[in-house]
Amino acid sequence: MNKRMTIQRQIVLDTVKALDHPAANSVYEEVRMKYPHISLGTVYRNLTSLCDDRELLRLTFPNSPDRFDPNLHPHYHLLCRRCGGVSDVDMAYLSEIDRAASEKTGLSIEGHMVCFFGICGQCRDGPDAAVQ
Amino acid sequence: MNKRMTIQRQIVLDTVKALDHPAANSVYEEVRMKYPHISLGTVYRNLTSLCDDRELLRLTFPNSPDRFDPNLHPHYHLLCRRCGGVSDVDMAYLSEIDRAASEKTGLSIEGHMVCFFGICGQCRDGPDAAVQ
DNA sequence: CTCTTATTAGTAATTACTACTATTAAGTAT
DNA sequence: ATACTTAATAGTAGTAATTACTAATAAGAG
Repeated sequence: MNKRMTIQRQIVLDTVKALDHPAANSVYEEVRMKYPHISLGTVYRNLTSLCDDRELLRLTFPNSPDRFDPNLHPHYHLLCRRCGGVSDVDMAYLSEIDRAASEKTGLSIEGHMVCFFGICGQCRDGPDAAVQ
Repeated sequence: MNKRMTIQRQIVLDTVKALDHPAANSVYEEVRMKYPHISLGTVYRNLTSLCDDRELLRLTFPNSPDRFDPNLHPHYHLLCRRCGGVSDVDMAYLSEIDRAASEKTGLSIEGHMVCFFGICGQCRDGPDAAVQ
């Protein structure tokens, strides 16, 4: 039951690191540039495996396929309503709210995620910035 | 382009209110009890339309179909890792973090969502509560 | 009561992802 | 090095959630 370091697994990991919060399909497209006969299933399987092994984080957003993030440090994201892209939000992690919510509600809360909605820097400063 | 109040739309709305954060499929199953020949597409279309008209909120969670919530008051949710269900988390809304994150990052942040992970009350207190 | 067209039921298609299976190759043991 | 075990792959098929299409229906205005 030992895990094997395959070329495919390494390329998938490197590609997630090279891209910016890519979805599985973007990883697949990019990987195929260097390794054309890779299978889409192999990309999905390795992404899931890398998440299981805590080498990647899986990010879920409304109306969007899952994204993958090599930054394991707890942090939050912005989903851009114009381009649909994901950016890091560099603010302090709200490490106290799990305990606060647990105590307030009596529920067993183990973690949380925050997703911000708005316009990303690229869209705000880009060529069509005036188009709101 | 006026909107029409159809029986289907009314039943879909009533059913979301009667259930607890249902997914589209649960709404469909429940609606069919009273209105057997309704189409799944009609349920999906009305759910989306009701969200567009601010009569419902659409909730997105990792590894889970979208849920619908008639409670329009801003609030947070817990996704139970045991049963997969969604519960309300009755804690204060963090209305200040949008502005805080905007100022810190310079991004245009318009809103946010928080999803807590853990074990819901029913699972913790239920018959299999001891199973971790 | 008629007319316009939004909405529906039913079906087909799409998107994102998972499962299956024969073949390949990673890593261990000879 | 070479053989061996089996995890992982490529390729394909299948599934879940959701959207799109179209002829028929019915909501609501006139």
